[in-house]
Amino acid sequence: MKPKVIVIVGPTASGKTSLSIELAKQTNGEIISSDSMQIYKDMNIGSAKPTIEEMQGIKHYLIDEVLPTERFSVAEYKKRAEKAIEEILKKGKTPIIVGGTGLYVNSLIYGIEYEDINLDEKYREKLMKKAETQSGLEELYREAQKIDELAAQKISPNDKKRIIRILEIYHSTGKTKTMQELESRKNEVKYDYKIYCINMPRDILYERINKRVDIMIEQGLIEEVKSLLKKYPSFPTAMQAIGYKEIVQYLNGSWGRLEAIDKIKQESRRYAKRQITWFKRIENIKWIDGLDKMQNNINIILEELH
RNA sequence: GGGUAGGUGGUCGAGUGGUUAAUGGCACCAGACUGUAAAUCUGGCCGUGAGAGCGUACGUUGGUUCGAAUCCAACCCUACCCA
Repeated sequence: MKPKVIVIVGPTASGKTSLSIELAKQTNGEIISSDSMQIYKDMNIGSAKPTIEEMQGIKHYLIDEVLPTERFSVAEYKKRAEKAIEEILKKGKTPIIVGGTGLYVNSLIYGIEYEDINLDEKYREKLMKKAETQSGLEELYREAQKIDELAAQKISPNDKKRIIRILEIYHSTGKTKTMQELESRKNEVKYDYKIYCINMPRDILYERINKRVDIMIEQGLIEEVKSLLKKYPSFPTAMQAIGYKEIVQYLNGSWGRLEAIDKIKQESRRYAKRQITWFKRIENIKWIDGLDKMQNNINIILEELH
């Protein structure tokens, strides 16, 4: 029998953190984050990272793992997360995956294998530059079609990142994306994932998001961004984070303070919507009501654990 | 009180007699998603209908015209300037 692993997902501000910590306490569990931004050091307030007090002594993995100057990836995430799962299981404890990054969650629950390849940054830059013009992008798309007709068909001719990816994979492995994806799903999934998504009516969720952004500002998000900018020279991916990029706009004078704050709220709401769309597609996912009493939800999860 | 500019769909903003339910952007809704993913991309978006269509819409009322968001008149409102 495969070991059970609990997975808690849900849109931002749905209450994943508090539920998961309480759950960990009741199941002798430890938490593995599946959040693409909480993994970065020094990005605390804006990524809604749990504080030491909030953690209540529950061990958390994959939080504060990498510097904002580093480039992170799903492949790297998958590797580290599985290592953490093993470590927790070895202790006889329950692994609990918690986070809102659907891509990262999928890498685990579908057991996707990523081969070891290095990113050719120069090549990517070259492609990115070319993709800046409409004609350049069209040309890249045509190249992608030649290499991997099927993969190109599935994406839009405007989808820069995915067009580049098709070319990149071929460039560094000689394989097509389609081929690589087929190989990535060969192995059987090693764990028995029990997946739950916290949800609630959209309007209530949006209110919670708005309120949380205000709290982040009160807690000093602006200061946090300032010191980040001072401390690190570059941010290959970390500055994509909602709440950070907007404050940067404010600090460099492009936006007013209120404008930036409203933008953070709006982007967060839109993000939550995309997250929900993602989670709807996960088969075997169980939806739990974020407005219900926490203990009721925990009981639902506990029941399935035995 | 006088002058000027203007009032367009949830919002911003094009459109100045017919091919206009009305370009765009944004919001919103729905969707996609395998190495940057809090990223990137796609579709829908007045109502009704499966659809052709029908109904209702460009401040209000009335007029000109075969035909008006577009022209005219009066009125209401907004912004700025003068008093």
